[in-house]
Amino acid sequence: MIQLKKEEDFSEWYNEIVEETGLTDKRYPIKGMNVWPAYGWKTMLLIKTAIRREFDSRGHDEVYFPMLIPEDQFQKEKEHIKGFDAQVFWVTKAGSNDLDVNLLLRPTSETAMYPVFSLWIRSHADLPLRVYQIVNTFRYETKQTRAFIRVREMQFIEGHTCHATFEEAEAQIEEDLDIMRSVAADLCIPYRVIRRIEWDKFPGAYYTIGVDTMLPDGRALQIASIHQYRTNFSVPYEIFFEETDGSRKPVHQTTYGMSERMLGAVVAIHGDDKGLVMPPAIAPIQILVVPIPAKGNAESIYAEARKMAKHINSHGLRAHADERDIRPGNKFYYWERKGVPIRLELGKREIDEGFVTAVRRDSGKKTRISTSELIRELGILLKDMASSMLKRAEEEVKSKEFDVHDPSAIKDGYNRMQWCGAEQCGRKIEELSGASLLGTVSGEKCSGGKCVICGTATDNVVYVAKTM
RNA sequence: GGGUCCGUGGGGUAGUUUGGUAUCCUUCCAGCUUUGGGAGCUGGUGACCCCAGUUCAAAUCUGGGCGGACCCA
Repeated sequence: MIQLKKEEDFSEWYNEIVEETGLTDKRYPIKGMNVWPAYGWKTMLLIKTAIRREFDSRGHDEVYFPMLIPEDQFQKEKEHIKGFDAQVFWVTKAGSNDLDVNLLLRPTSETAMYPVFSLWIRSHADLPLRVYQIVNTFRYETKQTRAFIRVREMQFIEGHTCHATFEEAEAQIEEDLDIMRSVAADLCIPYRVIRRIEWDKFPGAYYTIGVDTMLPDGRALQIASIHQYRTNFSVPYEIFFEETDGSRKPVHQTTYGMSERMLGAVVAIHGDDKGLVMPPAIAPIQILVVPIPAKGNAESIYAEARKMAKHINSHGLRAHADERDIRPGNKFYYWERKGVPIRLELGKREIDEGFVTAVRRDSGKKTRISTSELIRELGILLKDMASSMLKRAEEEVKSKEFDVHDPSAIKDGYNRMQWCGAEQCGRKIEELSGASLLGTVSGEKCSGGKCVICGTATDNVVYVAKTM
């Protein structure tokens, strides 16, 4: 039973709900490494499938690289090592013998892939190279861990590309943002594309774009990141190609990372006091059929429910008939907690009159659907539900956006303020606000403004928020 | 790096000050019974983080370890 209220204590509510609903099991005895029970894993797989579809349809190829990386290979790009050094898990022994070369568990896969890219890429004809992999990565988080949001073993989707020119790499980043639009639409979550400030970019990147979403407690959560590497990695890792004129040039690279944080965002943004609310696209069960037995004909009603679920499944929707021998009301609560988008109630009344009662998880609204129109109507309901989930979430974010002039008076949410761009002033903003500079949004300027710290005239607008 | 608090069935807890039969709720299993929003009854499974010490006796006291939460730098 879910005891806590989302609005009263978001943090505790989140912790309770992810375990109560079978998304995760945190009892595994290593901090930040949790078990994925079936319901959570199915949901994560559906998120991965949605992302895979976007990559595949745009001509990216799925690959798999090993989880262990040799120490010397890891150390070629200096900024990169510095950024990850404190978070690396090491493998230093095989049996009781020390290894000649220590191995590390990938915290991300640049340094696993790039030496191989240098073998794969010989000429301009090998470009662009566009691959991705869906793997687990390891980072030794020292702060408090939290299911899906800060973990030590992470479900990670990473796209890596190599191009002949900077412009082509830039075009790739535009395509990445396209992918983001589709994925976010499946998850029904609003997001902002924010260019990270210089000292917060990914270790080794030329620049970093963060994709942030806003959680109900007013903290920003990065759910994806896109990096322009330029030739920062290709030079040390010797990924060169031969141009048409015979010259040898380093490739331009980008990466695109997404993770299980997307599931965390879905839980946090859509969940309510009754439990999860699953976006239809990633709901392991989209439609639940509950038979309502009456005296004497329980068996036949169960059979009807089973038949109905099978019929829906045959049309490509994910349906399930709950035939457990418990009372219907108990089933209602059980599946509401798990966030199933649509519940169909099927009893004697429905069967006699040729309809089903449908109940939407997001609004609780009941409708009668004629059995002959079932598949078409379910499609419409799921679509409607997805769009109203996104709309509600967007409105909530809108109520958490503020233009702020005094860094010491920030609010929970996105705080936009004017900033001259100097690191010194940026650090001061963070110090006074106790929040982080997320970065700048393309096209958002404020003419005639002054830096909130030094007063220098600037049209630059920076986003400031507390982060998870 | 410094400090505070906490480890009791699957989950949540009482008991610890003052050593002596481990409490209640929930979950789970079986049977009966019931089924249009968490039914009821009966029965059952299941726990004191680990090691050492003190003691006739340790969940309780002492020491060490492991694990977790939080605060400060």
